This record gives sequence, structure tokens and C-alpha cells, in this order.
Amino acid sequence: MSTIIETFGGTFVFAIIVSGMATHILLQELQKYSDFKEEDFPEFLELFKPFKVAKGDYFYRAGDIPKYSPFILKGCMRKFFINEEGDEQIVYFAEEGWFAGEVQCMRMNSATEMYLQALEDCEILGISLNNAEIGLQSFPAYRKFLDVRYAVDHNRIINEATRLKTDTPESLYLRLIQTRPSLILRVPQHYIAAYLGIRTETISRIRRKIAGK
Amino acid sequence: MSTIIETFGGTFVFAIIVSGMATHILLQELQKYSDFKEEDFPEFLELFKPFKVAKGDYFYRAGDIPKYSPFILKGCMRKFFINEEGDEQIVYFAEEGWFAGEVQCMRMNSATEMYLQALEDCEILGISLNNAEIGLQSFPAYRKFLDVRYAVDHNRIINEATRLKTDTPESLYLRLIQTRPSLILRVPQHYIAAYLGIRTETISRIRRKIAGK
DNA sequence: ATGATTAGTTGATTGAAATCAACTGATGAA
DNA sequence: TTCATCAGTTGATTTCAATCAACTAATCAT
Repeated sequence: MSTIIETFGGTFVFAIIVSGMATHILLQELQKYSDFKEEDFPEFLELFKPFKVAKGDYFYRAGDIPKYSPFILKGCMRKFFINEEGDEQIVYFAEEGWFAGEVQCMRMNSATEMYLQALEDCEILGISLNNAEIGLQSFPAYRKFLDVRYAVDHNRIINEATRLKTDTPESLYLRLIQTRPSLILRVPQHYIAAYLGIRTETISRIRRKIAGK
Repeated sequence: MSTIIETFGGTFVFAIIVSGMATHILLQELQKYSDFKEEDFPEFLELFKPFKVAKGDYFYRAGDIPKYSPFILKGCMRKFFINEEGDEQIVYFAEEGWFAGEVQCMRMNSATEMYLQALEDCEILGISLNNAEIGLQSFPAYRKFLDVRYAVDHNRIINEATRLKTDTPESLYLRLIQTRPSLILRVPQHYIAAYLGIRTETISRIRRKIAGK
């Protein structure tokens, strides 16, 4: 089923609707790093299975062997694990347009240590390892996309990691406001703090300081 | 040119020697994540160009557009960048069996912000983006290898990053002794400190404390 | 071999964020 | 609506690693 989703400057943009989901976000993401053709998209989309995850629920939990790699169409999720001391370590927040899969575990058929929890009601497209392989065979642009995406992610993670380990709480928080302002609005402060590796009290004080300028 | 490199339990192990280099390390690495066939290796190896980098010298520097992705056969290198404040941020140490390429930059034909410096005299196999593409076409096992490798690396980086941001200096150092004892022996202390995001004085004190047990 | 530079140790002091604690405000369930 | 739980603020105190400083040990260049 095909529907007009948006119009840009008089050009009609078509996209596929899976049970009411805005799948064009996936196409946009593919086209960011490849020349994926819009006409191939409907067929490509059939490789995915739609999911809805209610606020607070999990897409996978530690101990699971994830069967699907999720792409987030709507909502915001947090990926975290529980360390030796028993506290939650937030690895990242995944918003619209993010993949949040445990690819290594899927490949190795091993249990993940991660939890993927919806912080809002979420809409997700999940792809199995098998369908991903089919997609890589059938759509060269998807292969291209993944290759570039891996490299980009690799760089992004290394950059973020270096900052998290060396920057002060204040510059970490200010930076997050700059780079991902939506997170500040939609994610509870104590999760932001856990992600930055600082205390929620510290964020309170930074906020007061900023406001008093 | 083919030569006996080592013998294990009476089985002869053959490998290709490029101007005296122990290329079997690359084959071992490939076979860790794929079923790369030993008989395909000589042909595969032709995609690589051998390099030697003397202690203190660089394989690439910030501003370069790297032409080759290095695989380290011998030696130890540090990858770092210089941040806004002007100090060196060590991203990782690459020993034998590591790749240390700037793949995103090669793909995008953009300048890297990284330095890759030899901490010892190093022997390297470099592969160009072009030859990597050829390799991916010609050797399915190489494709498999890279896919798995990406996933494994992704997990490793995220794990390390989370620890670097939350663990205490002492547990970071003790952990490094456990996970990469060779680094402690071959890498100067102040580089270890920079990598862990702590001070060399702090490591001194941790060492004293450990010794006094 | 020798002096010079760099690496690492040890002690004293400081400081920034964690911790502890008490509170207010928001959210949610019955 | 009301109570209970959870989220966030503010202040007082503590703590651990950074900083500063002075030294010893190791490495390097000539």
C-alpha cells in the first residue's frame, strides 16, 4: 500500500505504510549513505517486520538471543546493561532513524548482555539476520549503505567515547544540548546523567548555572 | 615465495613471506572469523602492499587522506588525535593482528584527524580501498570476515568506552593488566595513562599499592 | 662516556564532583 | 481526589584523583 506522506516544494513523495507506520524514515536513512532507489523500496520493506513497543517495555533483554535488528521509526529507546556492581550503564539513546541491533549476538547466536527499553511508545521495523543477508544479495545499495554506515558509526563511537572519558560534566552536558537537543527534552534527566557518567545533582547545578547567565 | 614459518605438533605450517614479513598473522586473523582457505591466501595477499614504519614515525597524520588501511604484522602503534585544548587523546593501541585504518576517510576521500604512530619498529600490510573492493568481490570469506569483524569491533568499543567513562583509575589499570598484559610491558606508562584518561602519577601510586600487597 | 632530555616516583595541596541529606514538585495508581 | 512513588532541586560534607613540585631513574644524542 502506497500513500503520499509529505510534499516537498511541489514534488510528491511516496512511501509505503506498514500498518500506519512512517516507513519513509528508513528510505531517507538508506539514501543518506547510498543511492538506494525509491522504486526498490517497497520490495526491500518486505524484508522487515513491524513492531510496536509500549513505553517501559523491552525489545530485547539481557539473556535473549535477539532475532531481529530494530530500526526505529518513531519513539526513543535506551540501550543499557547492568554491570558487575549492579547498576545500569546506558550505552546510547536511539531515536527515529537509529538502528539498535545486537548484530554480533545475532551472528554468533549468543545471548546479549543488553537491554533495549522504550522510553516512549515506539514503532520499529525489525530485520532478521536471514533477511538481512537476502537484502545484501538483492540490493547492492543496501550493501553500500551498511559498509559506509559501519565506518561512520565506528568514528562516531570513538569520538563520543573519548569525550565521555575526558570532558568535564559541564562540557558534556552543554555538548549534548548542541548535538542532540531533542534528547534533553524527551529523556528524563537521570537517564541523561547515567549516560554521561555523572550525577543527576550535578546536572541540576549545571542547569542552574546556565539559567543564571 | 612460500616458506615454513612454524611447526605445530609435527604439522608443517606454510605461509607467504613478503620481504621477510610474517604474513601468516593475517591468515590467522581471517580464519578467526571466517573459513578463509589457506590455498587462497597467496592470491589474496597480492592485494596488500608491505610497509615498514620506524619507531616514532607515522603511518598517517591528521590532514592526510589515507590511501591504505594498515594491518599490523609486527610492532605496536598508537592511534591518537589532538583535541581542542591541544592535548593528545589516545584512541587505542594496535598490536600484531590489529587493523588501524581510517576507513571512513578513505571512503569519503576526506582528511583524517588521527595520527598513527609506531611505538616500535613496525611491519605493516596496507590495503587500498580499491583492492579491498576487489578482495570483497573475489573472496567471499573476506566479506564474511569483515561483516563479523565490524560487529565484534562495535561491541568491543562500546564495552571499553563504557568502562573508561565510569570505572575508577585503579580498576581501569587492573583490568588492562588482565585484558592486555602485553601493553603494560611494551607501552610507556604515560601513554597508558593518556589512554585510560588518568595521570601517570596516579598509575605510579596504583603500582606501588599493588606491589605492597 | 657524558651531559641532556624524557620518564617515572613520591609527597603536599587543591578542587571538582560524588555523596549524603532534606526538601519540593511531578506522575501515577486505586 | 488522595496518597504513594519517583524525579529533580538545593545545601553541607567528603573523597579521590588532579595538580603542583621536587626528586630519581632511564634513555638518547653526540
